[in-house]
Amino acid sequence: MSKSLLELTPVQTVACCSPLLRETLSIEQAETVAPLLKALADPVRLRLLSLVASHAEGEACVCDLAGAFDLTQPTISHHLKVLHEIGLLDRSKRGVWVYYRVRTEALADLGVLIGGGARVAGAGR
Amino acid sequence: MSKSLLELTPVQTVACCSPLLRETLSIEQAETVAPLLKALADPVRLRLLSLVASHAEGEACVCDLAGAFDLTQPTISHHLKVLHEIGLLDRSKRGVWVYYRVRTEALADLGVLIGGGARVAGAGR
DNA sequence: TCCTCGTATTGATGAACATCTATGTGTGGA
DNA sequence: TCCACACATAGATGTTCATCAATACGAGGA
Repeated sequence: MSKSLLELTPVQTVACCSPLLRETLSIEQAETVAPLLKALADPVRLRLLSLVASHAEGEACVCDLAGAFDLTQPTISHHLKVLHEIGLLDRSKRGVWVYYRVRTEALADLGVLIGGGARVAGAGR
Repeated sequence: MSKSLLELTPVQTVACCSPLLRETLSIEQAETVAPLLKALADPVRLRLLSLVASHAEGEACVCDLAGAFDLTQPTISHHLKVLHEIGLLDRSKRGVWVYYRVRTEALADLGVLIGGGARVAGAGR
């Protein structure tokens, strides 16, 4: 899903440099990518992603997250919904709790699309 | 410059995986990065960046760009201003024309911050 | 100097959005 | 069966934003 999301295969993305800069983006491509970036373009949501990712087991429930913000629970819930609906967070309910998990591949695809593999050659991890 | 822009050195960014996911983003970091992403999170601006980058000599004047959109010249000018003020486009005036050029490093830094080198290690899950 | 052309600025307008309060929904325990 | 808890949804509100028409600015040519 994440590959078809951006219509890019790993091979293509790493082939040269940033797809964004390599060739002119079509209107459709631009309108596919923009909402993803828009979902990311919020300080609260950036930190939510970051918090979820760095939490134990790579997942966190709303109760783990809400405390880190000076915002109400519905607001946090709203931001999580935005991230989930765009495909950046996975959701799973267990008992009374709802756990979120970062969809790393989706984020990686986005990063490659924007910044390309510029730094990638030699990176390793 | 681009490094101070995100407060990350290349070494740090490549060290592991996406900085966004590697450790919890501070509030300040999140509020630094979010406006950059917000500037990118628009179909018109994404295509503008792409068009500028793929233009001859890597630069283009407003007159080269406006034709590609069904928008008025002031609107294009506005979007270019947004991209320039956030540090994603360079501006240089020559005679009557104003030329824009993509600040590739800034974009690369952003890409690394978001997607990191994750995909590089072997992809997928 | 005056005119034309390329680009930027201003001010207005409607849409999108972040946030809140209030309330709904579903689950587990007593 | 009922209550408490975790989370989601609904509706309202103030703000931000994309866009346009009108206008200003500034450089080169006649």
